[in-house]
Amino acid sequence: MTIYDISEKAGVSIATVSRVLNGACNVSAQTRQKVLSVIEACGYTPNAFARGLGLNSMNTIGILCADSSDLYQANAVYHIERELRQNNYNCILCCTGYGLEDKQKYLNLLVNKKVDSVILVGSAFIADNDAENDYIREAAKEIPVLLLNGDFDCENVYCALCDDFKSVLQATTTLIENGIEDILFLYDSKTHSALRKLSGYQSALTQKGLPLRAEYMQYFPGNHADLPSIAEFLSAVAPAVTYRAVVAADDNLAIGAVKFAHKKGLSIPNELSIIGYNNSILSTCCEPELTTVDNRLETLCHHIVNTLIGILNDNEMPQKVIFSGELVKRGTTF
Amino acid sequence: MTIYDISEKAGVSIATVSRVLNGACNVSAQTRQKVLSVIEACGYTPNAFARGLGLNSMNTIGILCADSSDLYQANAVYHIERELRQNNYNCILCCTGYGLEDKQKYLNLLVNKKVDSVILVGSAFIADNDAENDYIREAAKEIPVLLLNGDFDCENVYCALCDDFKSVLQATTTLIENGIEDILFLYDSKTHSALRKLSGYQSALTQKGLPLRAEYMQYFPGNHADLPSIAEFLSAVAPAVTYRAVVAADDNLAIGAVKFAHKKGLSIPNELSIIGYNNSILSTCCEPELTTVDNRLETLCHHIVNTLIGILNDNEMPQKVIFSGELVKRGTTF
DNA sequence: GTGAAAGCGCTAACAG
DNA sequence: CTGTTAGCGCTTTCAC
Repeated sequence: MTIYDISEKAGVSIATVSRVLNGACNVSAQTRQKVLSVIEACGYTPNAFARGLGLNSMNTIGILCADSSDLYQANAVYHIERELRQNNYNCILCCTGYGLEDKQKYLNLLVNKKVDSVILVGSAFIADNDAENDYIREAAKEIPVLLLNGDFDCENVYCALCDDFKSVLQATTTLIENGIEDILFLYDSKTHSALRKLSGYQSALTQKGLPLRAEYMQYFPGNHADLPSIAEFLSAVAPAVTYRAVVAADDNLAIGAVKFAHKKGLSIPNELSIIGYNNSILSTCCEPELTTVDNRLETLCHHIVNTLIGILNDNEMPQKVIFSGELVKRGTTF
Repeated sequence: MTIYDISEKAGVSIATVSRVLNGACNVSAQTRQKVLSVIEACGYTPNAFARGLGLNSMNTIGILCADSSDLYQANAVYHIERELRQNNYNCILCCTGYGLEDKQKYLNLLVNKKVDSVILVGSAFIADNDAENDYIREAAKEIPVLLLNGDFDCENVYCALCDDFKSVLQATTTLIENGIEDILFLYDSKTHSALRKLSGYQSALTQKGLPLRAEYMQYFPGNHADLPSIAEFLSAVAPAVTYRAVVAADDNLAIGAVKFAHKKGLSIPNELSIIGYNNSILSTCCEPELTTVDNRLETLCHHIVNTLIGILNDNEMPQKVIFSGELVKRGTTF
């Protein structure tokens, strides 16, 4: 069933059918009606590939994320997909893992698949070593590249991010102002975003005249989905460093701290205060529930899709937008 | 940059270029080399739409799920996407929500987008009222439909599922054999899968000669991502029914039960035993950690993609495969 | 308001 | 082993 069949049955040319299909105005109401009824009767739907070939677009956006089973990324994908679909775009999802080569490979793949644009989810796609960002520059020459929670200055690249520095600065400051000075910062990746959080922690201490001590900034090298192993990690570092609070770079790590406290019989928040990050579902699953930073994921997703639609409609759009996180107080802090 | 440009620069015909591109064997090593070097030099990549139009395929699989932010579905999407990509397929993700009309609409949309096949994730796509499954039958006339954890008998539909009935039967039986007779079954959806779990619970009681009591089978009508509300729900039903164990249809609900126990000061598992379902990350985030049913998600995903690849290569494949779940004992039971 | 016809870039059957 | 050519199904000028 092609446009030719329809045109024949309706007694018009294929051009007219095409016009009806695309809602062009220069078709008489009568002809339109006739064509529509034939289309309806035949249950005809246009071939998407042929359409794509002619228009050089299939209304498809690529979503790249390192690991869609990660809570943060999964939620981001969810919100982005939903918003895109509401705007009549589909999305192709591609999980790359964290290796540079794979990220490159799959970004390329999407560009070659002729997606209209790509959204890179999470800060893992931007490297500190700028040479490793060339693959993004290349892609941006072809199509708009949108970064969710990534910061990168480049033509045709647009960023939406949460101010991780400020959020952690505030969270840490809150603890200090509650009289807690020995604060452990726990992180598990060295992305730009993670390092910004670390900076926030450091600035808070410095602003309050407290010393920066390397052993109070612990990098957890394991898999943050393995919650018990985080607790074990903390147990291992415990003898060397004594602290009364943990500021974690994500909720998973914070849960690990909660588990650690349980194991050691430490009372939360009396003996140990804990602050997580992301306000994910994990933050309400433990006892007491996590105080955590809400980093506005849904807002960011909404914004980034809006930006994308704007770009695709040739509107002028801001290259970078920054939102502020918010500390959600629950049971692991005073 | 098209195949014509390449053919011209390489001094061969477009057919030859096409052959080289597709790895056909009937090209002399010399010609192939020349063509490849021109392609390389020009950085040429074939146009995917034109390819799709000719072959009527873009090596793309549609994934439909109701809610990709749900832990189970998110993990399923992750595993499926990864396996597909390893087999050189891309996937288009589409989250439908739980309404019939939207499920229909988006399945149609994917079929019209000419995906090579669709995978429906989760049991939400099959309704008990068989008339509501017609949209799947329609789709199956066009392309193979794969069901992850869905049970549906129809030509060109393939299922991979975990035996939820047996898993819950076993879990419940274990409790009874530990001397616990007052067991609450908690569920939050009425999909086929959920009802199979309910059956499993009922059979366990019946087999042990225990009575079935309606008030011991509680349907939680809220959003299972809202953990605190599950605990509240349990508090609300508590005065009417006394129980010493909860068997939950997913880990979220089980976490709700853990929270409830904390609120009431019940000791786990002494005064309240709890069994979850899915072996998700939630099962290790609480204290004590959840005893839960591992329903073999990764295995199912692996299997379903294998089946799909088989079908697409015209191999004969089994229409239905059933795996058994496994009870993972942790701290919420003896 | 409508139709004819020229692409879009590739694949594959056929001929040599 | 290589080239010619006819599609694939649609969009879009350009005439009428």
